[in-house]
Amino acid sequence: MQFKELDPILHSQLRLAVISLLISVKEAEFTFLKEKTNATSGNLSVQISKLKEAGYIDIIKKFNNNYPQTICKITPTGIEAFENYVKALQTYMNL
Amino acid sequence: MQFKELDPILHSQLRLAVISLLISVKEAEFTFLKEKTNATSGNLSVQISKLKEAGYIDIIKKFNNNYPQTICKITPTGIEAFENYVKALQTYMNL
DNA sequence: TTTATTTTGTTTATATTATAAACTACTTTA
DNA sequence: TAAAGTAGTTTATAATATAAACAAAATAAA
Repeated sequence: MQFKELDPILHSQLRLAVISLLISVKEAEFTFLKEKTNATSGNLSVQISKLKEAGYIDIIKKFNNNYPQTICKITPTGIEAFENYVKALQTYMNL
Repeated sequence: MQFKELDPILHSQLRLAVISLLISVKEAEFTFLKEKTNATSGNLSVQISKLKEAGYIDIIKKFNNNYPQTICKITPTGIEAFENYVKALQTYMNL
């Protein structure tokens, strides 16, 4: 058996949690992600930017009740990357 | 569902690969680990030291045919940590 | 026999990453 | 209108991973 490379974009606790959430809900607000992951705003902001740069999520900025609102959606690329990451991880798991 | 913390000692591709190997073989030489993981010697040396510091493996240094030989063995603590890491990971996997 | 090469690593330096602290900009409430 | 809250971003720092350089002995080659 050979170990597969672990995508460094996803091999990060917070980014993995974000992608995991977005896989199940398809669309989520910044504040929702922040609550679910217990991340700080700064850390979450940085990590979703990296996910966007990688093309794994789209970020849509709106206003809602006069407040800025950041919405995240997973892309097909993101879904594929997550699936590959899970497969790669399994090579380490001795199942 | 809540995401579990990922043990930072194991949330590293190389250290995870080493532990994964040691779970199945119980004992392995430095050179064996190096080949199986495709790591550089320097990186492997650093990472097994960290695993030792964490109490996850024992490192035994001998001589074999006049050459130094470094042997790694997983400890019960290491086995437990690996099992917990796998369980924690599963909270991210949407199975 | 002395120079080069190989083996088996360690140590140190650098580049990358994650994270927290500080800041921005605007809104609501007192 | 001053204070506190919302929703983030930017910047600085700490931690990590990795590679490059080094070491020390063994063997092979000239």
